[in-house]
Amino acid sequence: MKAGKNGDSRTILVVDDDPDIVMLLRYNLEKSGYGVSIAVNGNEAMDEVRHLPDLVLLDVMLPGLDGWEVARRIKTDQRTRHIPIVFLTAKTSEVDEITGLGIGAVDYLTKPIRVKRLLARIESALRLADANAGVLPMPHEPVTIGPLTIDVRNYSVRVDGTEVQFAKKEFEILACLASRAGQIVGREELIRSVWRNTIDPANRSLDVHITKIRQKLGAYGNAIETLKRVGYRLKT
Amino acid sequence: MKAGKNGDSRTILVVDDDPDIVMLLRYNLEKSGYGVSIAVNGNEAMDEVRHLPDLVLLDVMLPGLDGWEVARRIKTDQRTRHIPIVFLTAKTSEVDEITGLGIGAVDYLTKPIRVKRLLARIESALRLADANAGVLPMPHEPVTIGPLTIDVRNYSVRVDGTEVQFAKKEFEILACLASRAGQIVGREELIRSVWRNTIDPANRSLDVHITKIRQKLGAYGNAIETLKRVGYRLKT
DNA sequence: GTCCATCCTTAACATATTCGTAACATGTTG
DNA sequence: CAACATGTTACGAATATGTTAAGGATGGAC
Repeated sequence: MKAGKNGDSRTILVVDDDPDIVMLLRYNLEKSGYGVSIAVNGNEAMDEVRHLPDLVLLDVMLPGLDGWEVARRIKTDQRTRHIPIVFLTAKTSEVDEITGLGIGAVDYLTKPIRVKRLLARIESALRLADANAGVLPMPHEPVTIGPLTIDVRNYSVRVDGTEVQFAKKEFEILACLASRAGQIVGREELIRSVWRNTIDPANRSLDVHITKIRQKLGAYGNAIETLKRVGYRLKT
Repeated sequence: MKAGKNGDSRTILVVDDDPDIVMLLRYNLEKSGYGVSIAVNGNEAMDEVRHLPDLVLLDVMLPGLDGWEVARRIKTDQRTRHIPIVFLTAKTSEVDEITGLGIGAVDYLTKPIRVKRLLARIESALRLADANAGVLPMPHEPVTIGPLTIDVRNYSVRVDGTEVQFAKKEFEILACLASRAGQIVGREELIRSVWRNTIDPANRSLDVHITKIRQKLGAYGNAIETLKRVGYRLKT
């Protein structure tokens, strides 16, 4: 059951078997600019999850697979484990301070649904997910730029199809440049991303690594442009 | 009151003041291969929790500290908050309170106890906790990678069709690598997955095991690549 | 219980690679 | 050209991993 509208907005998968709640959520989420897809039971949810929504809003009580099981499966699958899950639970008399519980990207909300609160939580969860993703520009898919293929998942670089060995730092620098291919990556920014603030920006180590990377790229070494006093750019 | 047996299986802390229920749970859990420790009231439970069980099965009605308070304390303590809690309750009226209590690591079951359901929930809760902790899932199905076949169900490894004996840790390491064949598995991640955070990341035991595994793989020992400062990768 | 085999960890040493620094070279900007 | 930023090369300390041996722990057999 699809209901996305999308442009480049975020898609939220709503999993609930109560039609009233589904309509309520859909209406409000779409009004807020999210794409929405719907599943009314656990199995449908698993189908929809394959389309990689940006977030899952998940009722605990479900016919068939229950919410726990759906969550478990999402978190166990390499391809979907990064997707933040916000649980919806039945009405409760008391919720204190379980906020410490939110392991990873999991949050929860209690019914009845307060729309404003819901939207705030969703936004917060998405931001957190973004921030986690930004720790290292980690496109889960391999990135191909001309003759270059960079796969963060296995730390591999291929030039014209042949794998070239990159040391860790070299690889991370190249991955940072690749994550913004065609754009300038500031020197400071690069250093911050790779060394995590543990090194002073005047350090020459970056230059040395850049040289090594260019060597390893062989004929394509000049794909990394220097912009003096600014940074580097990986040509597309 | 201790009742654990083998050192490697998961340990479950059972907290209930009814001897019949305790015996029933202990029998069935041990039969399923879990280690079991017992507490008959809230204070004993807090003592036992210090030994870091993998899961707590917690009756709501307890003499002394009640189940809510025990759960609250477990979830408030940095060292124990990751431990999943499964509540046992007789009254359905309490169910609402439980669901509001905390998500991610908490589940509940109503009495009378259905053993099969109980075991399923426990397994589900443990897996979810693992996923949240970043532990790699072991493949249920036999996995074949080139000349290698790895079957988790009977802990068997076959190389070119002939079975090779692997010790438990060796096997688990190989299985983790196989679960992400072709991809890099971070050293830390590997250690987390196999030792479940009971070992410090600087430990050299992993290296020793890797050597042994390579030996046992014979001609295919080099299928396990080392990426210095990153991790290992099983070539496909 | 004792004995024995196996598994796991630790220790110690060997080897390999990475990464940062220094030093000098080159190029660019004003 | 002066000042500065970056390119390049070489070297070595720090670090990571490979490898082997030894001892502790565990569990089974008797």
